[in-house]
Amino acid sequence: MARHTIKDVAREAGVSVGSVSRVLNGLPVSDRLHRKVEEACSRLQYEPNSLARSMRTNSTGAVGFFVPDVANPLYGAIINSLDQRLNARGLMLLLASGRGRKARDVVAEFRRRRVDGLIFVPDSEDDPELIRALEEFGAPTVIQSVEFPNRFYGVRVGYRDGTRQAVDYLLGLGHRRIALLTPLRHLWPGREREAGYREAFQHRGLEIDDALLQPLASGLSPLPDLETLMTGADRATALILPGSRILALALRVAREKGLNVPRDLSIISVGDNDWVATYSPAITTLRWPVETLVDNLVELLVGQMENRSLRPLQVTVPTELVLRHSCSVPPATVGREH
Amino acid sequence: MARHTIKDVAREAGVSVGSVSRVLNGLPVSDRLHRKVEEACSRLQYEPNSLARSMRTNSTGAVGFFVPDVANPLYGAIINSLDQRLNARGLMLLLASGRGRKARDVVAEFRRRRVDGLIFVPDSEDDPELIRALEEFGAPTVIQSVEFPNRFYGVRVGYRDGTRQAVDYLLGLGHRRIALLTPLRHLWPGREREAGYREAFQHRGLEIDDALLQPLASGLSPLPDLETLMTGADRATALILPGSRILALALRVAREKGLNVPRDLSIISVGDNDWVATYSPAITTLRWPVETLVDNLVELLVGQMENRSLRPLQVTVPTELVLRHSCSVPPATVGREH
DNA sequence: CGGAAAAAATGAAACGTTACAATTTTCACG
DNA sequence: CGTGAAAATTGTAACGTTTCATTTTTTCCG
Repeated sequence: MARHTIKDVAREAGVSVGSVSRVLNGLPVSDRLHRKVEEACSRLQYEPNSLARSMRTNSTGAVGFFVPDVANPLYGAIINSLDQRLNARGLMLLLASGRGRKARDVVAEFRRRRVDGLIFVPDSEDDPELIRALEEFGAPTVIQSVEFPNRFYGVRVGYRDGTRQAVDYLLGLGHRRIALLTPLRHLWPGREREAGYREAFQHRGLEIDDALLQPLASGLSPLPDLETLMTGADRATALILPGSRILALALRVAREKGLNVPRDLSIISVGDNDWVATYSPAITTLRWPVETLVDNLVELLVGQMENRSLRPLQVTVPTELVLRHSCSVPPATVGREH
Repeated sequence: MARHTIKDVAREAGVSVGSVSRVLNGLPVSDRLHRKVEEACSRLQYEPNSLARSMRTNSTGAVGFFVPDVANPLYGAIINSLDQRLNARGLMLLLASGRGRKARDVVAEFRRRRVDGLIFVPDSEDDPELIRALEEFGAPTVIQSVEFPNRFYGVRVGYRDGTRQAVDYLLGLGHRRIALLTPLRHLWPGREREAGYREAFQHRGLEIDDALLQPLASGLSPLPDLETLMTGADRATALILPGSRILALALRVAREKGLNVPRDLSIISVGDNDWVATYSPAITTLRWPVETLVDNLVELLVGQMENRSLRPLQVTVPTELVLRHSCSVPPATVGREH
């Protein structure tokens, strides 16, 4: 029951503490020493104390990962993949989540705990305190998805191209009144999506109705927005939705209002999963490139940790449009006038 | 940029190291000392090193949490709630996930990192190595959901009563051919569900067709099972499904086979979320009591940590049947003969 | 077999804290 | 103003490792 230390092992094996340490760390020693130490260790059920080790070596073998919301299945997939990849390199993932000031607190906590690296998915890009905290973090850091000051290493999702592609697909079907819902339009993803939207229209020389670039009402209750968008006089014939949760909401509203998807309303959502594939009709989605994303996050992080010289500071990974059955040509009565 | 230590602070403030420590830990000191130290700290931007502190005090302020799969939205909700509650007590959540041998590795890793407590959701109850590892863990431990040797503290979900309630509801609607799908029937949840099923039938003096207590084929590919169950000669008129993923699959199969839910097939799923509420028809589910569950987990854990004398070693929290629109009376042609 | 070189093992000084016995300062009171 | 007790502060020994300069042992060769 007692917890043994390296000293106990040394005594048990009849060798010096330093020698035990060498064996434990795989440094070259004689076979005899090696054997003696191994035996003593297993006899005492010795478990090295990583705290002491970390303190001495200044490295914890831990990487902090912060996401705004663990329950978001999109992050779930990323967490899994990241965890596996870091384990393969002998690193442990320390996960934390939250919004607002929790983000800052987490950075401080990770710092105190001396993680060797940090991967950060911010929920806001205009929190100067957060930016400062990250700047002074002092260990390799990778930011995902938000436009931070460009001295940070970062991986971004190709929202702009993805959205352009999605919009272009809808335009090709004949839609003109395409609503782009995106929460928190001041954040980078929102701005990028909007830019992609505009590019698609401009490329075809079409005019844009800014009313269709609805920001979601601060993320709290998008319901009123949705109803207006779907049933108002100037209604949209197609919706691009930023995630599963709002998609669920939109589908519910559509059902309540008697709108058939895709006949009366075409829908594209962001983030692919079992549900959207199963729903009737199966939902056309913009898929996040989870594996590529994680590859790049890890690459950029361990690159810094081994201070290799990394080529680009920022990487953008492309999304993929998964065509299913939630889009069709627009209903004849609406949206042809533009 | 340099990282300062408590010594630097002491020098800067012109006091002793011990005094700085006292201030940092909120022990009683004179106002003058307090002020001097505070100032020195902020001047140097001092951050205490939790590693050193943990090593000295033998406590890390971290609690390990292991789940088989982070991407499972059910666990997402639990993680969020647990994280908040632990933070409120000044503890940090260390999350890890995986299946099979990863579970054992994680226990060892948490042990080396000297977490102050462990909450564990096992993916298997018959792995003797895992049980041994948990027994020898050496810090307060709470097991969720699996029947482990009864010397562990544990919180269990009331699968038996919940399933009985669900089955009884279906029996009340007139169903007799009710299929209970549950992965890994040898695990506690599976056994408990089955027991609840049997209780409901027996209570009404009805006979049970064991073929309807299908275990899912080792979780890998439940498709064949589902198709037989839904379209075979002896088909089931109602399905109880263990989670969203299989629910999605079942709904897809139903659609492909032209079965209307709930007219041709009634469905109850386990685990409530936005999607099942949004699906058309909205799915009747057995809701996990996430908040109560987490309350109990935390209570049992900190109870041990503060070695209070805890009344019960095991707690069972009840599920709740959320009635929606995926169940109706069975089709007239089937299942009346029993 | 002797001795130098190479190899192996040792021992003690860190790492940044806390805790506690020892010391100094403060204060009230005769 | 001196005294003693109480209060405040100090200095140092841990905590369990790693690291590295020394010391000891082994090996090789003339």
